[in-house]
Amino acid sequence: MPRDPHIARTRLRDAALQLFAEAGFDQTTVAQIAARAGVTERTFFRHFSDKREVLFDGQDNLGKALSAAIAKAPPDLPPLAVLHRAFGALSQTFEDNRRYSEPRARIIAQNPTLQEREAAKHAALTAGMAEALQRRGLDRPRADLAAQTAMAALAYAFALWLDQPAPGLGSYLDRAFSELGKLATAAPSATASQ
Amino acid sequence: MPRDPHIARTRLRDAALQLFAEAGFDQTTVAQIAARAGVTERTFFRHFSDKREVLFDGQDNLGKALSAAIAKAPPDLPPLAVLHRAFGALSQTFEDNRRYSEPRARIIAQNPTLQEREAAKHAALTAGMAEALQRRGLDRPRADLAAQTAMAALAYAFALWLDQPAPGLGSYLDRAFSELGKLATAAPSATASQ
DNA sequence: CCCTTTATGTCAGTGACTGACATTTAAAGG
DNA sequence: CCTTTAAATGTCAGTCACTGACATAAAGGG
Repeated sequence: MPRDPHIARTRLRDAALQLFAEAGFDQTTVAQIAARAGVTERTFFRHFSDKREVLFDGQDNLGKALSAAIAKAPPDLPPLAVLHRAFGALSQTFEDNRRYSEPRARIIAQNPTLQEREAAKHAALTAGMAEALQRRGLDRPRADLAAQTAMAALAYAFALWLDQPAPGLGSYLDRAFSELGKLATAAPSATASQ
Repeated sequence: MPRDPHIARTRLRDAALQLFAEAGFDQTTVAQIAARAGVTERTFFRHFSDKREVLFDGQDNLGKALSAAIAKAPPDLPPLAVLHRAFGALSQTFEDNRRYSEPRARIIAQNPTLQEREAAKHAALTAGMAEALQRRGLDRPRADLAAQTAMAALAYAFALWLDQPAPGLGSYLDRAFSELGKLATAAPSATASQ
């Protein structure tokens, strides 16, 4: 058997984070990342499909965990409540990874193409959640709407938590979903057209 | 004064759409687009910041129109109703551009990097809407939530309308916002955490 | 010790994108 | 009608992300 790929992958991730933080994303070249990690440029692209992807490693696992949590929820729970609980179940994981989330967020905030990738990741996560909801029997349009709405609440809570970790991500989630309910019930019957 | 830049820009847009439809996005080179448009590769990049951007020309105008429509809405209207009306006000513009929206959607659906760009554009549009809502006096978190929720409804309506134009985009919008209200009111008080 | 599997190295090549500088267009001023 | 001028385009060299093909090296099993 060959050497452990996990080693190179981790070294590449760390090297990239360092260099991005030091010099910025655009000013850092893949060759530099590979050099600091002690591997070749080609190896970088074997582990990450492109230069940006190194900042989003592990997002797939998150999606799978969310789908699992959604599947495990009580069958009669309404969609938004299901997603609220699924997020809550993963909040500890988020708390544990805060050390990486913070510098990562700073780097992403400074580069449009990275924000683009993040938007895409969010969309993929949302699609996965919608699928999981459909497996519970919800029809597709409602599943999509619920997933996107819940994702908005998560992003809201996450931003507040990044800025101020004090009450914990769970509390912020509770608050976000509560706001959501108020917003929607305050909206009048939709009859405006034009 | 120099020659009209609008000519080259339009020719580039058309050439790109044709080539993308014929051979696919990845298989089409910027040099080919420029050649068919009768200009140089360099000129392409003077009009569009990158290869993908040529498919999203005019999105800025859309954002500005939305912001204007939001500003003009009655002051006491609840946030989601404001956005619903703003979408309705632009539905005719969407109807007029259906000829381009359809092939464009087919091309985007076949390429992940284009879907990424579209997700980013949606995010930018959403941010603009949130800003416009804040100018009406709404606080930022609520504005963000409302904008993202409304955007979900728009995407939902737009997809249905692309698939089947019959009742008109306005009708689909009414339906989407109506579904939204049901979803949220069906969600129980948010007390689940873990 | 050989053999197999898999990760990595090497290398050549394509194509997106940029900066610097030259050239052209079309309108305005004399 | 000619000159001037600003904006648009052309030319060219160069960097860098990313890929395919093939060679090499590191375990681990027999």
